[in-house]
Amino acid sequence: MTKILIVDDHPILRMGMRELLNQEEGFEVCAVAENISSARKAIVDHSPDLAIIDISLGGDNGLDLVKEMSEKHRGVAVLVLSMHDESVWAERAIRAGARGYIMKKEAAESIVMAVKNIMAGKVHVSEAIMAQLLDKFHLKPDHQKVSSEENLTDRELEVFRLIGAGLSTRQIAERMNLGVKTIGTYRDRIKQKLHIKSAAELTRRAVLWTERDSA
Amino acid sequence: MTKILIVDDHPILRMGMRELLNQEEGFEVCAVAENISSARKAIVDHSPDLAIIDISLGGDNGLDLVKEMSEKHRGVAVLVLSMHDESVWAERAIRAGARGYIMKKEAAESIVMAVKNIMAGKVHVSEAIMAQLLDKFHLKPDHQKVSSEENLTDRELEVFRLIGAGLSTRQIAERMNLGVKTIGTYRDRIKQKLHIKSAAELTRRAVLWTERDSA
DNA sequence: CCCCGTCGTAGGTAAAAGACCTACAGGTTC
DNA sequence: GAACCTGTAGGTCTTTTACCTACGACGGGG
Repeated sequence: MTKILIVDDHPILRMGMRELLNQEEGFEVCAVAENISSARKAIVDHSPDLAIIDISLGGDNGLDLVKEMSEKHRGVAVLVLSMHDESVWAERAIRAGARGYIMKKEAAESIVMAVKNIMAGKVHVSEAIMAQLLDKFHLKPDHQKVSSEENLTDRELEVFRLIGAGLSTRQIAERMNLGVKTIGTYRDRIKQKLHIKSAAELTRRAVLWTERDSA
Repeated sequence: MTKILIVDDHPILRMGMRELLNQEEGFEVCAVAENISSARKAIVDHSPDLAIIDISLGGDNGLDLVKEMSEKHRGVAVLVLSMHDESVWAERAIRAGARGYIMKKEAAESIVMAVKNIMAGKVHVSEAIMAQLLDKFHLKPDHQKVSSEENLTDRELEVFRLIGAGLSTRQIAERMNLGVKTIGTYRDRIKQKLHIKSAAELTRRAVLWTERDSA
């Protein structure tokens, strides 16, 4: 019997998860918590095998809980459940020690699947995120160049940052004393490296990155 | 027996709601839908007494559904369920014809309470929002003209959100079934209202806003 | 040394997008 | 009923993109 702890600040969602998992053969939701402190208590009281944690707990930061778990409670596997798009959070979750990441909007079966995978010792993340992670760790052969901000060249990074600050191509060109066309080239190269297809998304990524970087 | 339709794109949440409401005496969840079109179908097939609608359905815009309901299906009361903070959305929801607004993070009892209130003919919104609405009706101090996202119109806000999600003008037009030019107009108006001068900054503001709002 | 790859820089061209205006039908407001 | 506000869109003219090509400098590997 796999004992599961659910940590989420949305009552309805907790209910849905409990329902979903209890129906499943071999799973038992042994406790639910709506914040970090009651989660801590639940862990010592019930010693679950798996904790499903929402990383955007109102107030507290779920990532901290994830980190704490993988440091202090090695035996409890963590599956992160989030309403946010994986592109932004999944990697951070895994780095914090989670064994899986799923989005709340995924189908019920995917969630059950994720739990099963994790209990079977696997790491459960989407293909895309897995690729991203492997890239970062350079475990991936020379298949494709890494898709991360870190291997932009100096100039590219500088342009990327200015885009993130909300400057237009022209303003960047002025700021850097370069031709507008040159900035265009950098933008193209950045998009290639980060696998971005449109200007709108480029700006989005840049804004997100600068924010996160400075936060 | 009060027949209830649930419209939400999160499977787990649907499950939780169903569970919660079915347990309640006198309520019956007669159908669930995950998007606008299946919601439409469910309405004619089951003629529910109440529809609980998530206004941020991935893809479609829930507010449109709310409007449609209060125009075409007067008999179906609408309770809006949202994961976003009420300050921005509640007023719009009520204006669009909803009879109540609750946030997903509210306690199970509050939700049941909201449903009961609405079925008893009342309008269910928080004190704060009620006060806000009354203010708008009575005293209208027009020096409250802050440069804030809150006074964008429904459509403008929708475009703003999609910009924040990294979509291009063209993609937004497709998504909303409108001409590219129309989206252009909305962008212009948003920029005016928020005192933004360039496209780059518009995207930046939008990305930041969507991030903050969903956190 | 020579070759090759990466960087920084930029030009060309065609297709989008942006900036700024005008318009107009329906509501709502004074 | 005149004045607004909203949603929708068309017209121009200017910038930006998207996608390619180019080319000198520099750094290693053979």
